[in-house]
Amino acid sequence: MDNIYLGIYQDYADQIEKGDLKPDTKLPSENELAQMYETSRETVRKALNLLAQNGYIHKIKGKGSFVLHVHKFDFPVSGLVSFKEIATKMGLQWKTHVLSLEVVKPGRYVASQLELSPSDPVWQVFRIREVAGERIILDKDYLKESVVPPLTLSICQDSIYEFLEQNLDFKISFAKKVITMDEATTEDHSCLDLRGYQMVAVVRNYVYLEDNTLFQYTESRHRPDKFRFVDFARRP
Amino acid sequence: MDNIYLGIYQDYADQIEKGDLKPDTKLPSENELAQMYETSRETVRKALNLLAQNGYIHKIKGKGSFVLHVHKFDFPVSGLVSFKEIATKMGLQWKTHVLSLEVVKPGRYVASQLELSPSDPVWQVFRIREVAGERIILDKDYLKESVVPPLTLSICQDSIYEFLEQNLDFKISFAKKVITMDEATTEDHSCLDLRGYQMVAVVRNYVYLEDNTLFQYTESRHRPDKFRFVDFARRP
DNA sequence: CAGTGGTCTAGACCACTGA
DNA sequence: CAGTGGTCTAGACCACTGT
Repeated sequence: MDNIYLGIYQDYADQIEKGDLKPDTKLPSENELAQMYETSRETVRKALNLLAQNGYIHKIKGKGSFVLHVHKFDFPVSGLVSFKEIATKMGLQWKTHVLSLEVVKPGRYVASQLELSPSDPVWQVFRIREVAGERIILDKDYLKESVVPPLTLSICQDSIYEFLEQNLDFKISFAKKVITMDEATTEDHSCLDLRGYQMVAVVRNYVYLEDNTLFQYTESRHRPDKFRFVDFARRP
Repeated sequence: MDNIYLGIYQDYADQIEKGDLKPDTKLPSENELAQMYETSRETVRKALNLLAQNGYIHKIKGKGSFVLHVHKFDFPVSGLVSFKEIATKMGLQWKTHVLSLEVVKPGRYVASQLELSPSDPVWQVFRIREVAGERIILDKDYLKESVVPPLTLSICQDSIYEFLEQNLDFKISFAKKVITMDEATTEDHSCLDLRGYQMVAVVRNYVYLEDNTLFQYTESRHRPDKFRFVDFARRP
């Protein structure tokens, strides 16, 4: 393992996700962990603080660190995760239909969202996510053409994120999500099985690379009864 | 200031929120900050990492730390904030109507949400939030009676959080939010100015104290066109 | 009281950036 | 090359919990 503290973090995150460590279990103390991993206490603390931030454990001064019962089956959860990650983790039957995949000049709205001039081309990918036989989500992705290598149908059918991060070495550093409830468009009605719903849950996702450049804007349009978003927050 | 690193964090968070530090401004290097604050570099790093986590700055190895243009006027934002905090920060005209304030035995649903037996009493507070003359949000709070001191109307009219945290010394450590879109109930229709909308955005909020006990469950029901939730996420 | 986590220090080496 | 942030160490003192 490269990073010691990331190694410790992964060890415990995995054990908690798998259920090997039950909620309310007390973790070894920081000094014990430092000895176990033959490292310093500050390094152990980095790992434990990461676990605490992500909702795996809770630390109490004078007592110790304890496994939380909060994190369990709560996906999709706040953060940077692709549809494939979520669907797979939840064990869903899913399918992706690529509606279109092309390089276009962005409309005024998309250009402004990506902070581009309307003459800069973007990759435009429209996809429908089908879960249990129903078309639930309409994903409209826009990626800066100047940054992204040529995309293919098979990439989009799988996961664009996975392709960019693993095959190429894209370093995605952070993202901003804005969640609203919008009236369904005619496009929504024709692309999704809306079952009479007149509204959709919209997640607008702005993704940034490590050098602080915005490179992707995504609009995810969900059928309302299938939408669910979980946020875990800690006091500063 | 008690904590050095929290002091540094506040200094820069304030400057960025006020706009004294413009986006893309380069912060002093960690070594410079350590000298400026007469502390060690690790302490400075704690402050900068907090700023980065909360979306104020972005750090690039070999280059430095830079102010982000992401955080600005994006409330309500992910995290632990009360309605009063949000409304005040956004400069809104707001009013709170307390519909009811009583100690009751919880129904089966609320009892299960609070992990209580149905015989344990809870404080039940129903409030309507009015913004710009329209009733936009219906807040249904349930607090464990065994934990919370007597509540009064004037407390509920202001902010329960503020009262618990400042006047008493309640230490709120973390919270889990679940956001969904639900069909509007007859209660929603009678309490809110729904303008014909048939759905509401529902935020279910589970609040925990420092000893890891759940003490509050809140259901916030928003008129869809006035609902907006922002999430900022960083890669692990 | 001994044990816990929270903060802090003064060093060290590394990988990365820009000139 | 010097400067940056990322990781790590081996100590230290504190505030808090339980016994």
